[in-house]
Amino acid sequence: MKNLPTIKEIAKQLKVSASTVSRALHDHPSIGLRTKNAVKELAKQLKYEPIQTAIYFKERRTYTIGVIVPTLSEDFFAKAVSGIEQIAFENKFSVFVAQSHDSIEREQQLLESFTRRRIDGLLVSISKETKQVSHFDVLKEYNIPVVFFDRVPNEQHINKVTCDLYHISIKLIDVLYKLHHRKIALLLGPQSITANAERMKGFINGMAKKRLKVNPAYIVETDFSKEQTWNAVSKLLSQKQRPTAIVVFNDWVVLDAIQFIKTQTDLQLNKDITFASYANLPFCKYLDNKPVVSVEQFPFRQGEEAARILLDLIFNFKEESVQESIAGEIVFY
Amino acid sequence: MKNLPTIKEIAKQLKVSASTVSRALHDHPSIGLRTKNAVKELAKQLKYEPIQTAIYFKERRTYTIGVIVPTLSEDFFAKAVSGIEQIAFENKFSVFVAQSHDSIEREQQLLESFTRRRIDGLLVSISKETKQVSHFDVLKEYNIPVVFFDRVPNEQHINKVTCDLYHISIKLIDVLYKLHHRKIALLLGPQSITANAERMKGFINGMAKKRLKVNPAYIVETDFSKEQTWNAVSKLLSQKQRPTAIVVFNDWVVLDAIQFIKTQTDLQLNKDITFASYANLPFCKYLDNKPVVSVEQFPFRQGEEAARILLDLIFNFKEESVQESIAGEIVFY
DNA sequence: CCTATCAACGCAAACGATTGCCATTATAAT
DNA sequence: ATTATAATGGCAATCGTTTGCGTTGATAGG
Repeated sequence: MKNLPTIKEIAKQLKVSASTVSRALHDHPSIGLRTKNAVKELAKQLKYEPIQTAIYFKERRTYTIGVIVPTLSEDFFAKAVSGIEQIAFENKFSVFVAQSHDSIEREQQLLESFTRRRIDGLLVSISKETKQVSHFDVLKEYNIPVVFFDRVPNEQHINKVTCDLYHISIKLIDVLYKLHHRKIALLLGPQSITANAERMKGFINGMAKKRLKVNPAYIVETDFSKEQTWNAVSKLLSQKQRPTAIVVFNDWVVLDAIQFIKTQTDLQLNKDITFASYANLPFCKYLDNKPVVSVEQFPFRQGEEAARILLDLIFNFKEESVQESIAGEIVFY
Repeated sequence: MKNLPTIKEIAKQLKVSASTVSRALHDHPSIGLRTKNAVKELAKQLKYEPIQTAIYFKERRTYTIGVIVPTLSEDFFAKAVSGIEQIAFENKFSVFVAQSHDSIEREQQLLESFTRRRIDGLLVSISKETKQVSHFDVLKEYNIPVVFFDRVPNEQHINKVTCDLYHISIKLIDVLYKLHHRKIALLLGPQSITANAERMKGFINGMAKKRLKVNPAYIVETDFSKEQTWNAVSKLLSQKQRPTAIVVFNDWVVLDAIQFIKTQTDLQLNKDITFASYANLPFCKYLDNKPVVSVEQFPFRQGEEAARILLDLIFNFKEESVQESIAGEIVFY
């Protein structure tokens, strides 16, 4: 097997020293033109590329960031990673991606792996299982900054980017109110998700602002399974005072909810019962009985923003934590 | 700023040599128990993690693979990367992801970046612009194996994993035939995509096997824009002999096609005109007027398989090229 | 008391690239 | 011819880790 292209290899073939080769490639003034050209030509011929890992020792930077998301199969996270990669690329950084699959154990293993690779910074959407974030402390020993996004832990002194679900939820109620809805119900996801509380707080406050009473029986939950969603919707519709609108955790849940209405009831969608939801998945506009409104959370933009903040932390080491939120947007279908 | 945890740091604090620390951490027999315990304890306390980049010099492996896809925003590629990451994780490899955004120039930049990082192997779905793959030759100089998947170049001596669209397309015609369709049209994507030809060959052969004539005017194209898709469908429907079924490039195109039928014509979906397509996107089952059948291409499985092949190439360097194809599957809605 | 044996650990080189400092030329000025 | 000076490029150290080999000190056998 032939020798790999290295500075030493070039040096050997040209019978000069490695330092000369290095300087020639960097256009250092103390290298003669003939030598410089010879080096550059051979470098091109051998397709020489400097090895980043050796450069790390000098610069103390790997120009690498890590990303941990629960899964890449979910459109939201894939788009967020897409935004992250875009910003990273523009800044000549490479991106390690990994999936926690909502397992805290795997999250820990990934943290160890990334630490060994001395990433310059980390972006995380935490797993459902993750209630506390002490396992992220390893990173502090290595001065590796972390920015949480979307699924963020409920702590104070951390960097995070989220969608401001609280205010947009209030606005969502406002929109439904203007569409003459008064009896509004809420279909939440599992309690462990922080964003759940945001939605609920916004819902309650939004209702209060319109002087609408919040019926506790109007707030139900699902673990995202079709069964629980169907149950939850069924429970809502069996109230004496049937709600006219239901705010649903996200578009996937709303799909099951709509299917329930269509197959299990005689209710007319968008007449007897109206859905609003979060996510704005790209196919929604193709649905026949779509939710009236949805909250766009801009995953791509969230990814971009989180990456920008991280790069800022990497280059200008600060102590204070950055907590930014992207404004959501109401989308009418 | 405090010192980073390194072997040297541990050695200094314990007043032993770096080699002793290294051996202690690796349970080398020639290290005394007291020393060993002291080292291990301090290592834990400092949260020491060996740095991969230094280990590279010894092992000549980065335990890293690179992935280049056109975009992560597309469900198919996101799922493929998900499968890749899964296999990589199981084998203690990390994954660099990057998007070419269908630009050959960016593809080249990414190749250079990955080469500098000395990835152990590369997985690629090439950009639409990529007609020839000579820019991948850099990798050969560094003995970095490449496996192409899904969007593969049209060459012989390369490793690739694709979905066998040829045979499944024949089967698709068979299915439509059994549903009593005789006048079947084909709506393709842009010619530059290799998978396009596969679909067409399968279509033509499938029709031949049923002794159906292939009307050249029945084969149209779109660049995936809504306008071109609408035009193409419109053109098909304006034939004297209107087709009763249209095989469409993928589910996204079919969405626009269906919308065209619903908004621009009086035709009854799945009665006057029936769609078949490729992809099996997860939301299709929620559509009211869905295509009857779709070809599932198993992106996750393709990613897994490509990653497995790549790891095999990394560990058992072979010269012959591996060309595998995953069987597609017809999904009835 | 001398030497063989062995446990326990240090030294130094290597991996690839960079860089301050020094050494060797060649050229020009005197 | 001699010296000054610029042009050119080599030496060695550094980064963190591993590993062959050598060294130290102690214990035991003779």
